[in-house]
Amino acid sequence: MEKKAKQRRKQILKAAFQAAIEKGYESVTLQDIANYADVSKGVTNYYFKNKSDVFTQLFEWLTTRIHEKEAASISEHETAVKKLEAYLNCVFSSPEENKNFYRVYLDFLAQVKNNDSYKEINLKFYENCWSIGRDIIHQGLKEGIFEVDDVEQTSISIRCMIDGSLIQWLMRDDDQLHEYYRTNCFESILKILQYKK
Amino acid sequence: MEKKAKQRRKQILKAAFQAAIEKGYESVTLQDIANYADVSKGVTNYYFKNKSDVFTQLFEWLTTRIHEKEAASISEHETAVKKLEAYLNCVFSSPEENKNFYRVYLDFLAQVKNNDSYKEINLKFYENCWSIGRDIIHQGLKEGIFEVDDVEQTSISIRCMIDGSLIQWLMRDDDQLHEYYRTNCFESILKILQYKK
DNA sequence: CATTTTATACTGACCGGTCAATTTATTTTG
DNA sequence: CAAAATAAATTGACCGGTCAGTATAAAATG
Repeated sequence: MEKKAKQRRKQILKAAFQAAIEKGYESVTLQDIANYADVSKGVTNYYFKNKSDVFTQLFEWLTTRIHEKEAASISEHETAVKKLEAYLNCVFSSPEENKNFYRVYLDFLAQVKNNDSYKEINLKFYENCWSIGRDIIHQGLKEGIFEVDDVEQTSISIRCMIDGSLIQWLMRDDDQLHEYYRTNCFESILKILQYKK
Repeated sequence: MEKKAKQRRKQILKAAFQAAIEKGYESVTLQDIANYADVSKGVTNYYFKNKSDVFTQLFEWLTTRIHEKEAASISEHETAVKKLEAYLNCVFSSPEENKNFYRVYLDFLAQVKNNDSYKEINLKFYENCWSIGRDIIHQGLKEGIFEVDDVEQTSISIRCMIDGSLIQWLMRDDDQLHEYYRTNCFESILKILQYKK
């Protein structure tokens, strides 16, 4: 009963995500969500307060899932450079998966200014990102391979570099450049960390 | 005659910009544009093919204007570091002006995936940005203060850093952080350029 | 059979674009 | 140069269509 409801909710969230990928956030209708979820139109309003409630929960779900994935991947490695590499391999997963997540994420970002819930969710996501950055920096400092004045500031810079790279790659919309932007991002971050072998 | 038409078009573009600042790209209606321009609803369709034509021209106008401003500001300085500083002072002008332009710009970016004209306009904008980066790098190399392997790649990284910083600042929506993100961006770029006094 | 869940039909609000009518500007003409 | 004719610009009512949300009916569940 309760379990089935949870399942339905996830099914609808996934449908909303798929619809957003293919139609773009703003033009997704309740009918689209129903179609992608293979249910009738009324169902969405039965399980969610309204459309914006669906998207708020979708945004939260997506950012949480991404962070968990990244954190898990990083914890599998020991050295700072390996961790950073794992981080970027998550962020730049595959061109397809990447495009899907990041296009929708960008749609959400564009809405942050009109929606305080989105703002809050994104801030939480940022904090998670910065935390990953900090961990990598601390590890590198312990290894004596990074030279960093201000850990907080540098972890912010890392995320700036990542977001900027992803957006630029996305806007150029060329799968071939995916690898290029990943390594470029990697090398630039190493310079920001003043990495020396 | 022809001049008056041009004036009207600009008036409508400005109104559309103002409407987008305050209401967000997607929710701007023809009526909004008319209200902000202080004309009646039919006027926009008289001077533009349709609504999307208005926004395409607005996007082009905004990005061109920004680049001209930046290029002009940079050419006023001689040394690489001064040029970079001038560049970032343009990019991070004032919190208010910044927010207005960049919020609307972000709206456009989110639409790029659905609109090839936007994609093309943004690519042109990127090329202008990279060109500014290249100029600064070449100047710094001539001065012997930067250490850069690949000029192209580095100019791309500079723009990544700038876009990432602006977006993160925008999302945190705290005017006090404006200065912080500017200097952080500046220092990170200097590290990417491996600047040494 | 009562409660929960799903399907369908409906409503009212809103929006982009059109267009006939009107106003304003420009040109022609006697 | 003034009146008439023409062209350009502006207005706002209106139409077709879409969509979120609701109401109601039907079906499934237990």
